[in-house]
Amino acid sequence: MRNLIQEAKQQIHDLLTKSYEACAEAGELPAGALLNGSVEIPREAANGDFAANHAMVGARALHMPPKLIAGKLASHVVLEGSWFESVETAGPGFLNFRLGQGWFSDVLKTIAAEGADYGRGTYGAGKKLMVEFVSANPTGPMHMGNARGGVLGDALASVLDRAGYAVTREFYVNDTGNQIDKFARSIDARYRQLILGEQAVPFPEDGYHGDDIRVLAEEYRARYGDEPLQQEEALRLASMAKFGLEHNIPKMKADLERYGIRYDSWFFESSLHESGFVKDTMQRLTDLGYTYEKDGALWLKTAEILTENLRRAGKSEKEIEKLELKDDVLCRANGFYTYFAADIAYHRNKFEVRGFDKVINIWGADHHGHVARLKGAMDALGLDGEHRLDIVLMQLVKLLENGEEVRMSKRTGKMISLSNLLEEIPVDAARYFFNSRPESAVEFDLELAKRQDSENPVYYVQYAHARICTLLKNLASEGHPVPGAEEADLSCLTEDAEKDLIRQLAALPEEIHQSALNYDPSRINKYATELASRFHKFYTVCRIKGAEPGVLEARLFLADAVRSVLENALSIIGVTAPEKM
RNA sequence: GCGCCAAUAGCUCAGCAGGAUAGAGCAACCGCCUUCUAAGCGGUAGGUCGGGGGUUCGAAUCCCUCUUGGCGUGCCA
Repeated sequence: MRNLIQEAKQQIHDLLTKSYEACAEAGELPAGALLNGSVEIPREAANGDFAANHAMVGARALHMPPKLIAGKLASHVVLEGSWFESVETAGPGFLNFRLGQGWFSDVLKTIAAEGADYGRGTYGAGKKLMVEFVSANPTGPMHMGNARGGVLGDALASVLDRAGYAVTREFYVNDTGNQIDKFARSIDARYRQLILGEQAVPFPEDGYHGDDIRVLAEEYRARYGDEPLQQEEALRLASMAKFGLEHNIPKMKADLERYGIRYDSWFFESSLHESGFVKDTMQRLTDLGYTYEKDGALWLKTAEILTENLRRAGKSEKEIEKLELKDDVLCRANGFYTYFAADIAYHRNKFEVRGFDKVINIWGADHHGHVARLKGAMDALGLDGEHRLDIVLMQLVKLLENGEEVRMSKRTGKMISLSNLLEEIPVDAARYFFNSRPESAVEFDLELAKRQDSENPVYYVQYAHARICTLLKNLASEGHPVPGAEEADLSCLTEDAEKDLIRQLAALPEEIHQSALNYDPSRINKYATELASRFHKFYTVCRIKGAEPGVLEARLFLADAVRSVLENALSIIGVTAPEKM
């Protein structure tokens, strides 16, 4: 799909290269030097549509002042046959290009022709890519961090999909291990309390205190009665874990779907243990010489692996020393594998068994200590974790209540869950709000969010879409349907408000590309807001109804393009595009 | 101690693979609906881009250093 901004920039490069050759031929500039530089969109409209800094960059190599070079380049540029109508030198040596009307028409025609595919790119080259996100413990309700991770992961997956990757969304279910044991013991304690009385049964010190555990205990009792009390504890705990997971996992799926998030796959940690893949992976590491036994446990030589990587990256021995790298336990003295061991097997599975070229995980910032060693373990397995595994760390959500921070904890049960959140505020508002730069922490004030109804910027964007839909509908009913690309004379769109709007329409492919490149889908929020803003300005300044026929048709065509692109951008971030508000 | 992330308007944040005079929303003030949705538009006011060095034609952006805050540094996950 076309990217008219990139194409225009490329055209400038080509024009300047040709101009330089002409200058050299005329003896005005030294021949043979390579002309480098970048083309940017200036902040100030007065500086043209594009600014090239080739003259400044080339000043040193050519041993001439930038302004002089710029002047010579400008005088030899041949604009005929290009999109540009003028070029001039400015400031310290910029070459400012101004677009002719043809480019603006081409943008609109491209959007009309490509429809929902507008903005798609080939950057990902069809490579298989997985985004794993949320992967919340199935031991209780999802919290605000999961709410943010869900939005970022889903939006990132969409962006990467449009950037040309073959994307899979995955939820990793930690359905085994310590916290599941704790989960079962918590349900069990509540269950026995129901039968024997609160006082008779102590609640585990590190158990889950949330009310959801009490509810599970009640439901368990309703299903199985008091019989299980007589069973062997291990048997009862296993049955409770199973019961709890069978309730919680579908609940998580339902909550996420309500949130507009649908996964391609739900991968169970237990399957890795059951198939022997964890054991096999540990054996592989051992065969490769990366493990050793100490104090009855199996250890990974993390320090050695990472030291090797750091040396290759050019770090000094002193710097490496300071990091105090430590080894990690893979299999405990009691015979159980650690979470880390399972995680290594899990990621090996992603690459080796399922053949993903690239894997991206969205993790809370509190897991960042885990990043280097998991990548290192992949390196040890020969899977190139350094380049194929990327971890996006998102800073945590700080929950505010009346301006005061509320500490959330699953252990004490004090938290606001994703389902609570969605009861309080609309999905669109939540999705828009949480789609912010992953590396900055967000403050979430529930009281404020509830009040946000008409203040939230998401409505500003949606309103623009609704406005257009109503407009198009009304005009169609008055005998002015949106014209076809060939019928409309798009050269009528010469107002500043119209051109600014078209420039923003042209930017979507580049925004998608940048979002994918930086793993930052929040750019799409800003893009959509800016597009809405430029539309609202256009709407205020340029009337459609009652305009002279040619202008009316062209503006209808423009409005329809904005509608299409707004819908497109909103769909990336999982926000609906209402036809009326 | 060491490591990762952050610090920009009164508040929430954009801008960060260096570019020309640092932007938006909220809050404040002043305007704009007899014609397409005022959930909108225009304007006024608001800044030592945390401090200090450096790199160069040019730094909020890159490097170093200091300060402050968050997170991490488990045979937890």
